[in-house]
Amino acid sequence: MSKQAKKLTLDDIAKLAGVSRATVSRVINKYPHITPDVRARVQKIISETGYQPNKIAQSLASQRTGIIGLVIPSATQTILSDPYFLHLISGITQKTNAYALTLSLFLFHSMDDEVQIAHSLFNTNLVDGLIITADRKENPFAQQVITQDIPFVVIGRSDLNTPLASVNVANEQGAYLATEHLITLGRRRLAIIMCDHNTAGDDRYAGYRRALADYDMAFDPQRVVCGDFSLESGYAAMQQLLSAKPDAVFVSSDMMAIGAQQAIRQAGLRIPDDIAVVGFDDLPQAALTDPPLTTIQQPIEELGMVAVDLLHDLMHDSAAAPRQVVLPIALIRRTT
Amino acid sequence: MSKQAKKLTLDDIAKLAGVSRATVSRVINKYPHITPDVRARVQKIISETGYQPNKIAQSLASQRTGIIGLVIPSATQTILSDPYFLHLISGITQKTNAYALTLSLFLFHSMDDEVQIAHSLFNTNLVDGLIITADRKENPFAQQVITQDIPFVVIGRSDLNTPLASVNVANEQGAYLATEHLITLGRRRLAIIMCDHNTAGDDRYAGYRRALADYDMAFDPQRVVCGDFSLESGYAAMQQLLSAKPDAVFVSSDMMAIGAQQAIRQAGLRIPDDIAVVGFDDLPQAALTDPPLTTIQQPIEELGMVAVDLLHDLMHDSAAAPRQVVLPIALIRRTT
DNA sequence: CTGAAAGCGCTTACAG
DNA sequence: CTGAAAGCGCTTACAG
Repeated sequence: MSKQAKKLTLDDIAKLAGVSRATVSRVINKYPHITPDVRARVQKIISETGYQPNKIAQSLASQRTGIIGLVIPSATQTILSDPYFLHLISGITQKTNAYALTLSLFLFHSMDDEVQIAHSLFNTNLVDGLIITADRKENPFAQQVITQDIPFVVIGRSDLNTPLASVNVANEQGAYLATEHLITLGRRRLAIIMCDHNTAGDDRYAGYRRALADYDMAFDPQRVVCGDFSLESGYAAMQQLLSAKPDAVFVSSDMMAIGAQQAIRQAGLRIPDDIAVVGFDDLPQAALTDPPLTTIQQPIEELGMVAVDLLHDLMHDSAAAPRQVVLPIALIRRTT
Repeated sequence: MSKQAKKLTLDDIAKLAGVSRATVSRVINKYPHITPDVRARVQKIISETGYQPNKIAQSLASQRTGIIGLVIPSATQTILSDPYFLHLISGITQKTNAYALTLSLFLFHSMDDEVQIAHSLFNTNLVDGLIITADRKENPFAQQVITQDIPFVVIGRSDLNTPLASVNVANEQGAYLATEHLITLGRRRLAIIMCDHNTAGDDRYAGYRRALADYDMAFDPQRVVCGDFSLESGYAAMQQLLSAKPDAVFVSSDMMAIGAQQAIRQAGLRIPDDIAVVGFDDLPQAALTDPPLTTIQQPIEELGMVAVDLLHDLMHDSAAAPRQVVLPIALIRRTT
C-alpha cells in the first residue's frame, strides 16, 4: 500500500492465514467449494493486508491476461478530427469496465508503426483478443489478424471474405433514407460528398445511388466529390461542388457536413433554401450547427459495446460461430 | 505463425540453435557481449521460425511490463464532445509507439469504475507507469496515486501540493492574451464563459481577471457564466449571457466557443460586429467556424508527447527529480 | 562469452 | 475440501 512496503505475495497470505497457496488462490478466484471458515479467515487477511494479486503472474499461470486490444488503422488525420472515435471508445470502455477487462489502444502514426504493432501483438500472449476498426478498404493489418490464432471482432464491414465476428450499422439503408428524404423534399439536383477508400463510405454511396435509381433521378458524376470524413475535407468538397449547382447534398459524415455548411454559407447561399444538407452520424454537434443538421443517426457507442460483447463471447467459447451484428439507423429531421 | 502450430518457447529456440536459454534470451535482449557466430546462429533460427517471446513471461521475470496507463478521470460527457482528448491521445501514442510501450486506456463511466480501476491498477504490477489528466479540481484518483509506489505524470495542473512530474500549458497567460486582445479591439463590456471544477478553467479565469485589472476594465459578475467545455454548455452559457449585453466574450475552450457563436447568431446578432468571440485550444474546427475563430493555440499533441517523455525518464531513473514542464501558447488572430 | 540454476508469483491438475 | 508439486516462459545474478 504505502511507498516502502515490500509487496506481499500469495505465499505471505497463505502463511498468515495458515493455509496453502492453492487455497488462497481459490479464495481469490471465487472457487465455490471452500469451507466457509477457511474462506472467511483468508478473506480477512487479504482485506487487512490490502493484498492484491500480481496480475502478470496470474496471466502467466492462467494463460489469460484480461487485456484486449483496440486497433484503429485509420489515418491519424481522420481520427483526430472525428469525435466518432471518442464515442466508439466510450462504448468500448463501458463494456470493458463492466467485464473487468483492460483495454489497450493501438494507433498507427506511420507505416512502421503498423509493422511494429503487428509484431508486438501477434504471438506474444499480451492480449486475449482484438477489436479492429475496419473502415479502410485496404487493410493489411486486418488481413494479417485472420491468419493469427487470436479472437477478434471487426467494427464496420470488411471485405475479407471469411466469416468474421463483426458489428456494423446499416450504412446503405441510412444513405438511402437520407437521399430519399431530399428527393421527397422536392430537390432535383442531388449531390453527394462521399468517402472513398472506406467501406462505410462505399456502402453509403451505394445507398445514395439506389435511392436515385428508385426515384428515377438523374445521376450526375459531376455532383460526386470525395472527402476523408474530416471537417476540412467536407469544406473543400463543398466548394468544389458549388459549380455544379446542386440544390441538395447528402454528406456521408456529420463532420464533413459541418464543413460543407460552412462552405455554403461562405458562398453566400442559404441552407436549406438554396441547398439542403443531410449528414450521417448524429454527433452531438449536429444539433447545434446553423441551421441544425438533419442527419442519419447511428448508435456509435452501441457499436463499441456490441463489439466487446462479441469478443467476450468469442474469448470464452472459441468454437462459437462468429456472429455478424448490424445495428439500425434512423433519420433525424431537424431543419427540413 | 499459423493457426494450429503450438507456440515456440525460448527452450525450443535454444535447442534448435544448440545453445542455452540464457544465450537466446541475451540475443533477444540485445546484450552486447555475444560471439558474432553464436548471435547469428540464434538470430537465424528466430527469424526462420518466426519466434516471438511471450511478453507476459518476460514481464514476470524482468518485473517490467512495458505497459503504461492513461487515466482520464473527467466526466464521460465532457470527453465525448471534446476533440481535445483525441489530440492528446494522438500525441501520447506517437511516443508510446516510438518507445515501444503499450498504452492502456482507463475511462470512468461511474463512481464504481473509479474504485474498480484503482483497485486493478495499484499493486497489481500491470502497468509500469501512469499518465493522469488532472483537470478536475476534485481528483480523488490522483490523490490515491500519490500514495502508490508507481511512477506517474500529471497532465494539467494539480493541486496536490507535492512536487509531481507534470506537463501543462500557460493557461493563465493564454487567457490574459485573449482578454487583452479583446480590450485592444476597443471592447468594453467583456464577458467570460469559463469552466468551474477544473484547474485549467480556474487558471484561464485568473488570466481574464488579471487582464481586466491591468487595463482598468470593469468586472461584472453578471458577465461570468460557467460551462463544462462541451459544445452544448457553451451554447447554453452564451444564451444566458446575452441579457447582460456583452460586446465581447472570452470562451475558455473552442468547443464552447463554437456553441457560443451559434447562440449569438441565433439571437440575430453579428460576430464580431455585435459580439467578438475568442476561444481557447485552436482545434482544427476553429478555423472553419463562421466567422473563423480567433483563439489561443495550445500544443495539445505535444502535451501528450512530453507526458510520455517525462514518464519514460521517471521509469528509468526513479531517483530523478520530477520535472514540471509548461508549454507555450499563442494568440491566433482570425476574424479580428 | 556462456551455461546451470534459481526465481518471478501465480494456477491447476492430481491425490487424498 | 485442501495441499504438494509441477508448470506457465521468461531473466539474471553467479560461476567459470
